[in-house]
Amino acid sequence: MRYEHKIVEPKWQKVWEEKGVFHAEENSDKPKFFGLIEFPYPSGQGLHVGHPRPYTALDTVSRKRRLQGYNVLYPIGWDAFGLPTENYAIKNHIHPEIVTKNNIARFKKQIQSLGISFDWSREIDTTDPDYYKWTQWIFLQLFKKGLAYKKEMAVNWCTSCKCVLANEEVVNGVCERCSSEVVRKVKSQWMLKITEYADRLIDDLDLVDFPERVKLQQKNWIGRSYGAEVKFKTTLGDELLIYTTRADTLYGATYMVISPEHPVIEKWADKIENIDEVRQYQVDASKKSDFERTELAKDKTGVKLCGVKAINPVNNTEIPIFISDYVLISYGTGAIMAVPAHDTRDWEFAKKFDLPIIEVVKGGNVCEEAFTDCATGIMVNSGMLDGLSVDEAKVKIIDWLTENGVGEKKTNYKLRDWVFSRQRYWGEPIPIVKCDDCGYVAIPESELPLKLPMVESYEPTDNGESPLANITDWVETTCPKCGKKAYRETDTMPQWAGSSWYYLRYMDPHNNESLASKEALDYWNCVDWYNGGMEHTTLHLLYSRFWHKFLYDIGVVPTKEPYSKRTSHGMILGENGEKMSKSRGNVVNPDEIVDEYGADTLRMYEMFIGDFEKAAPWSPSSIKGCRRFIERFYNLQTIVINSDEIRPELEKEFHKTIKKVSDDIENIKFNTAIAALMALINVITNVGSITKKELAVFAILINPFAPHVTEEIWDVCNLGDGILAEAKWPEYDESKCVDDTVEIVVQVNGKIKAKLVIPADAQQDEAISLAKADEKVMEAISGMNIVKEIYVKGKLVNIVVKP
RNA sequence: GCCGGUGUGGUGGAAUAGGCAGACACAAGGGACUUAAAAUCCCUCGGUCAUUGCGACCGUACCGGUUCAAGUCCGGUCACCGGCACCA
Repeated sequence: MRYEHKIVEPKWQKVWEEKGVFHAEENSDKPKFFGLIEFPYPSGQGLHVGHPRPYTALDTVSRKRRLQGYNVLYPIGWDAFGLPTENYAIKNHIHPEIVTKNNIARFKKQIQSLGISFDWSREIDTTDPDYYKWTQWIFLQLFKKGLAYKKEMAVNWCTSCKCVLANEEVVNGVCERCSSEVVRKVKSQWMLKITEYADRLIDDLDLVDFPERVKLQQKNWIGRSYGAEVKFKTTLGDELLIYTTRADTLYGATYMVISPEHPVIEKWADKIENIDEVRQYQVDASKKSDFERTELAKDKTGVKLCGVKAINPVNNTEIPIFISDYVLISYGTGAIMAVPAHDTRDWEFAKKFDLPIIEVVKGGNVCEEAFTDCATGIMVNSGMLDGLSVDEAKVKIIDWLTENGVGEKKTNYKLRDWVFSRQRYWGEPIPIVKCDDCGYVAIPESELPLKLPMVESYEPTDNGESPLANITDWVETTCPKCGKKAYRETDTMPQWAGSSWYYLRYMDPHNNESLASKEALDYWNCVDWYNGGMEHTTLHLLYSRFWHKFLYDIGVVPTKEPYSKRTSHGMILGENGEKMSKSRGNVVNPDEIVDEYGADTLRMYEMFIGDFEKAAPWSPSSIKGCRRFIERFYNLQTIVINSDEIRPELEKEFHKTIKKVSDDIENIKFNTAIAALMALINVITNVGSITKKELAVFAILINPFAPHVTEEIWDVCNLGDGILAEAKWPEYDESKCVDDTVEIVVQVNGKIKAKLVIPADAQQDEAISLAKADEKVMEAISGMNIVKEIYVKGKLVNIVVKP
């Protein structure tokens, strides 16, 4: 009997939709579960088979939760602002709004064919003014609290397109589209002070259940380090402030390096003897990204500033000053003291420029390489620090620096403030007005949403302003404060803005008074389980934690953290093991799979394909195994016997499977959960029959993975009114999951000699004497001295012997 | 370069907290059924050697270590993947 997926699946999808069975309840006394997947960017390419992996995974969890009696919120929406849509619009002269609408319609149809239990009544779209009204509102709150500010920042500037490029659009220093030279150009940008939250973003990781690798990556990204700022006088009078985590090595500083962008260079311009050479170096450095500058670290470059020296405060030694691009203006003070004996990059630079290397921590061979081990070294050649350990020296030197007013303790972060401006059209307008008298002024909240105006062309302007800059009657306005003529901000927000708070909107998506009602925020509290890609760990995940903490501080949300649990899925790769992409021609469209095998097979295969957390290549033949399983399950209806009990001979098998599937779903081990279900069907097939009760339990276990076929069999076998309406996730009895006897392995000196079936609760003496009674074992130990006997309950006996 | 991760049969993968490596599938080969094919069912399936049968040795990227016992822990090497702040 064939499972006619093309008839059965749409039938049940229609039933679910008509009954609204997946709508989260408003006023429920059930426990709540809020499951979240990263909402998709509706690209022009449509869905590929990678998309359904996380959707199906949390659908499985959500469906299981419903069967366990939870009020489940499992929503979806569209993260629809963004560069590709805008570029497509420019190229094809179609308004991005229309492109977005079409893409969303296509995505929605595709996702709906998979039978994911999303609550479509709560669908959101970041480009909808009723949504971005609240994105703008949050920005205004940040602005009012002083967390949004303007700063001069370098951007990528294509000299030919005359527009700002995303880093991704810059390939090997040239524009991806026109291959012209890309330079760094300074622009005034809106910034958000995420650094103000750096400590809390690290410390509050203790409150959440995230994978350790995610926590580590976020901590390293924030990069908190404890060190000191030290003032160096110079021979030109001005002081230079450096940051170091190794103040203990101050006596080993033999030169100083400042970033090519350091402002002191301009100040000294007429006193630097080789200023032309310095200027040329600055120009060269401006063409490189931070990434390139640190990547090319192997071959150090730099220029010595002739005519000025720095004075080391601990011993008044004069040391040369260099500019070099391995020092970044964005980290610390943009200036470092170089201690070649104890820092790898400084060591390489010193070798290249033939600078002295003074050992101040004993323990390595500084002629050969930098000695960077802090744990074992003892201070030498360091005056007052001699004989101390590195840790002792750090404390003592910072005390000394503080007492003498030449330095102080300082905590630093690698994390930089968030560049929030984009010179683009397809984003949320920044709701700020610039007035000559009042400066930057927030527009009144009553005027939100500040809608994106219609424009003729979405191309950025010649001078790098956003396309909005050309709409004079939109730009020119009046100052909300003084009423005089003022100008609107024409930059828009980055795509991260809308995705930084979207999970809150799902709680109350149609609210016009606030981003969500207090009741909804209190009831849904925070996301219980958020699944997303590892690639979002340091940007989206961190940005949204930042916004949530801010909203907590101003009393909008009741929790410190937005997501209590986070998991990550691996990518689905193309058949050739490479990332799926249009250009590689290895994209698999789920529509074709649904058409040929059905949604249940696709879902089952997505979950069976491998370890959920790891990447896995798509295999067009492996999917057949999942179709066969569905088919075999469907055909159980031909061997049903009318009984409402689980037969004793199958009881243990059922309890074990219930336990395995229940645990594995919670532990994101979907592949082994399905393997257990396949093993159970093999047992049932061998038995040759299945009772109604057994079939019902089996169907409920499979339902979260394959909801259509299980509904169908529930219906055709008259198991009840419907799985969703009445079924409950089955309980298991721990005592029925363990066997009375176990097979153990008997080793002699670690080599397997025999396998024995013994009582599961056998004690050591009993197990060992049973083992020794085995013929092979006897042979192996005869004439030998027994050195040790090991018994691991339920696993093995190992007898260690010597001649 | 820096940060995080991964590496197991022909393939995807499994192996709870150091205890039988290869569960569950896919592919392949053989057989049954069939006029035939598809579908379905049964058998074999890490390598080498050996064999009528019993078996023996090797094997989890590579090199080394800890341990009665290592895919799992430790040190080092190599390869690949993700991120590096304006792709999302």
